[in-house]
Amino acid sequence: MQAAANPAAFPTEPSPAALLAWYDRHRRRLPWRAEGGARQEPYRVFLSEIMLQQTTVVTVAPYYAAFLARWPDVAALAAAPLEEVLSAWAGLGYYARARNLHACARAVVERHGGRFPETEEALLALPGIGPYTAAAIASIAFERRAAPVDGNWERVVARLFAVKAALPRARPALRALALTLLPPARFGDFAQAMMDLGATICTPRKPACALCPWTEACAARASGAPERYPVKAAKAAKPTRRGVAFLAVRADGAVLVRSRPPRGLLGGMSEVPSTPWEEEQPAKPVVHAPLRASWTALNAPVTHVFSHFALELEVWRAALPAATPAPDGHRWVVPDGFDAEAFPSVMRKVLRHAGSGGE
DNA sequence: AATTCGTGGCT
DNA sequence: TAGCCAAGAAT
Repeated sequence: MQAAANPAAFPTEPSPAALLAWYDRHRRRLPWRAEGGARQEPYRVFLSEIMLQQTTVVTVAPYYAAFLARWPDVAALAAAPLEEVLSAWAGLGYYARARNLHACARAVVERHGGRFPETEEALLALPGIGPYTAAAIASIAFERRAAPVDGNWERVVARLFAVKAALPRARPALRALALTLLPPARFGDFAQAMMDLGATICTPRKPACALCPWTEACAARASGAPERYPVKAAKAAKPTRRGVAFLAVRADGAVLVRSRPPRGLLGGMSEVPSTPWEEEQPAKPVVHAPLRASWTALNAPVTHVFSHFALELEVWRAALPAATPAPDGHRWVVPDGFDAEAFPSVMRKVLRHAGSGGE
């Protein structure tokens, strides 16, 4: 191997400096990043990191811009009603993030006088901020020594050291290895360099090893099959749940809507009333209807895939007189009001499906 | 420790 | 197409 013949030119250990040098040339310009090596405002790091949890850069970008324009600082977000935050978050998924984002903004105002704490420990105590996000804010916003180990870090580290233990059990070991990589300074840049490396070079499939600053130090690369890392445990199968949604449409076009319970699946979000969603369709769906009406089933069910189950939702529609009052816990919403509602994607499918006359 | 919790894009 | 994947946290 050339590495053995010339260890100075082909280091066998990953050097933090090499990655930082690569980052200085190739770092991505993203809406939530400061320019020219400046520190980013903690609120912007916080907002982006919460949104980016399990969510792609492309998906987050418009939501980040909208939130920042509407709530430019943590005090503004803390002062907003939760319903408005949920409505602005609608479509982004994992809605506990929006509830916790709001709770966290209020906690920062109430407990910390409107300024984010700077240590991982204090950040970790805030709602919605876990080990990753605490380390991300500490390193990127405050230049603290911290390792925000996300999926990118895990993949890079698993490949560098050819870790054969499977995720998620291997997570503590991967974190320990990650800590050995930290540079003596530039912690924020290093954190983002690891993410950029994972996102653009050390990708899940077809990694671009020829372009990697650590290619000579990578055990997975040496094995000839870097894409086999990280090893992952098999995932559980997704069951299908079924239900019936009741689309009551008033003569003026208003649709009958309610809010879901404040926690759990789609917690606090708006929905068309429906039966419970279970693996067995309820024998008599109509007993769950929000009001007496002549229900007509649309031809095809709405299908939607959640994180841990698939849903087949039949839509039953009924026309109601304009004067029909809303039952307790329900409200009528005209189409012009849909955008202000916190409809998750599955409910937008239901409304669109019916609106296009799918019977 | 294992589950719960969304969505859209890509292969 | 059916599965895989994306800057995880809470319980």
